[in-house]
Amino acid sequence: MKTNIATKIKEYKARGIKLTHQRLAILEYLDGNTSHPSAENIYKAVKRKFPMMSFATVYKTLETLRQKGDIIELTIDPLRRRYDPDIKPHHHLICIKCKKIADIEADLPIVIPDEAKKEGFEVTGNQVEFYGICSNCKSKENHNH
Amino acid sequence: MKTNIATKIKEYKARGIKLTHQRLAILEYLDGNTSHPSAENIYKAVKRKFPMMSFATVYKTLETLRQKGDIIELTIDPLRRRYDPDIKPHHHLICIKCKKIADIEADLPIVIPDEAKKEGFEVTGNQVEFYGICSNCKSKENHNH
DNA sequence: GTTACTGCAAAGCTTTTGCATCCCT
DNA sequence: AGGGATGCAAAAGCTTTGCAGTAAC
Repeated sequence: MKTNIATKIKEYKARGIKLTHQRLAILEYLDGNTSHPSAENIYKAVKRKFPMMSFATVYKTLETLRQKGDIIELTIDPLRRRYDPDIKPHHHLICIKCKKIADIEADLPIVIPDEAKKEGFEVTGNQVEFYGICSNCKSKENHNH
Repeated sequence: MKTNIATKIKEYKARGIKLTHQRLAILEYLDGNTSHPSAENIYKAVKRKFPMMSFATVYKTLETLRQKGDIIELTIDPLRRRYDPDIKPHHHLICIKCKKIADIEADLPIVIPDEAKKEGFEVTGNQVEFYGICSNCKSKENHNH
């Protein structure tokens, strides 16, 4: 869901964070984005609007946004880090064929296992990854048979 | 749980996989290992026994083992890949303070969300990450108050 | 005018690769 | 003996960092 960028700008100013064109372009690209982009995806997309944009700025901005709690870093891709502007706890469907990652917004009833309690581990959150085959890859499979 | 290395050797030979000293050392180190070691962890540990061991061999062996289905690659650490000889589906407790990762062997009752069915996504597996604070870090916290 | 951000290039890590040599089978 | 594995070093990705110049406030 897209949020109002103007609102975001006010919030940032109130927090003493400078809003440069580059940052606004990154914020705009990420706003409501459910594609779990990597730093490179973001860099390429934003460079179209701001050809002077550098990779370092992308990384530094992502780190700033992460520290502010505006985005989360996903560790679901073994090759690179991906970013998600959806900071609400949510789960993922990962296609083992095409590697596409989709969100699951549903609030799943996750049971905290006895092992955690036994070990004195205080669970504060959870994240489920569902592996499988997306409808797209499934129909491709059928074509080959 | 440790498996019989001798049995593994027979299996490997039967599959036409050469068993070098290096591979045996890696297999031995991984057998029953629940520390989710990175390639570097493995390299350092095995180098103690085989000082001639190279990093490339570690990576190549890990890739071979992964292809054979003897280990799984974990994507739960944003900084590096980690490996797990426990190929049974299982879940993880991740301490957000010390980053330690513990296994949960329990079979959790995971509900396949309606969103997956709606999208025609065929779920074949799942993996839950529980985030929180381990007992060790919790007691340290209390000391500081 | 300050302060913080940008862009560049260099460096730092992790992982992969090419190739000559070695050693399991 | 043959073929795959090893070790080295170089390269390839991804990410971070230092610093001078620049833009936001």
